[in-house]
Amino acid sequence: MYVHIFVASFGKSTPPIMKIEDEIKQPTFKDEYQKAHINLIYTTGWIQLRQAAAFREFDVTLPQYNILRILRGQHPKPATVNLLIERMLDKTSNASRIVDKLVAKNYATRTVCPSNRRAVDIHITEAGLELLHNMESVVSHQNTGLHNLTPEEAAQLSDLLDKIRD
Amino acid sequence: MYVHIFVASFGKSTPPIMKIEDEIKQPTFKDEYQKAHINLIYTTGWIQLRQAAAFREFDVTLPQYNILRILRGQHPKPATVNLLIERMLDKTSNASRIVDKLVAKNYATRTVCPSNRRAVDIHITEAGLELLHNMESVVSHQNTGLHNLTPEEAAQLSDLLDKIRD
DNA sequence: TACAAATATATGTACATACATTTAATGTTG
DNA sequence: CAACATTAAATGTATGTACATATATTTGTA
Repeated sequence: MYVHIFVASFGKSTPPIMKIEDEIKQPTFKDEYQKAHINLIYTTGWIQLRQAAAFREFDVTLPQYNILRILRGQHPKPATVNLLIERMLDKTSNASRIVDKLVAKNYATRTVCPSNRRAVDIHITEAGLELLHNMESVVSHQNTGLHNLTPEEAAQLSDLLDKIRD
Repeated sequence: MYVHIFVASFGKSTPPIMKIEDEIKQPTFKDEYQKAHINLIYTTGWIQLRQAAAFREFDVTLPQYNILRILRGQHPKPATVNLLIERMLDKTSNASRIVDKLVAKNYATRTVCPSNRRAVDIHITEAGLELLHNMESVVSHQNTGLHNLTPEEAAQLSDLLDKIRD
């Protein structure tokens, strides 16, 4: 339900490809750089809104989900806040407070690390593992639009993005 | 100063291109789709942090700057909140409260629209115009990484992104 | 004209981002 | 070993996002 509202607000897809200049009402751009820049930000927002909508029925946000996946990757070993930050896409976000939310929902536990009492050991719980399992089918079938590309095009996209950060 | 900390946290660029699998410590991906997906989110975050850092010295955030530019585009005609939402990249964000901040900083004024008292007329102030003018050189010289691409590659990137949203 | 629907904006809430600062524990070194 | 630096995490603050809901005004219509 939310999904449809959102997608509509981003401009509904119609048979011919919706170019960025049609999506936002800006007919021209200074150059291809400005156009690609705006398109990047717009398209990434578009993808993230769809993802967040898919997660809403599970009452988990995208950052919470991402941290749960890292915790599962470590399981049964513990993670620390530092390890989470290292592995997170957005390294400036606040892992500590996202873990708070997961602990409150009983998807993770937090205990003082015995060998280094400054650090905390964070474990995913059975409930957390079960949640990820239940989300699996929804998440894998969620169409983030990437599959509109061929594998070759996806690889090309990655190469272009790597160049940007060079 | 902030810039350097940030850029370093995202992985400092070194002569050979830093691929996404090196940036976040994940050696392999399920497929090219997952890789491109993560790369998109990571790279867009990378770009936006650089932009935000460049704006910080002017004490304006990215959304505030974007709205100021729309206001200048309308000047001397007024904008309404609705018009701002239409033109904004992130259409679900809260234009009303961003305008609050601009009014508080004296970069914009807000008056009840005489012909439709539900709406508000929002104008950029002289101080707002001057701010944009002062930011111009910094913003245009800020390297968002897009210029690491050729114009052809930038156009190719836009095409791939358009396909994703199709 | 009264009353419902639509419109334009504002406000409330939970969550997250982007920092700076604080607290506690551990390492280092003179 | 005491003093200082470093490290790990938590907390504080301002901002913004993503909604749901509220308020005021205008429009449409029975």
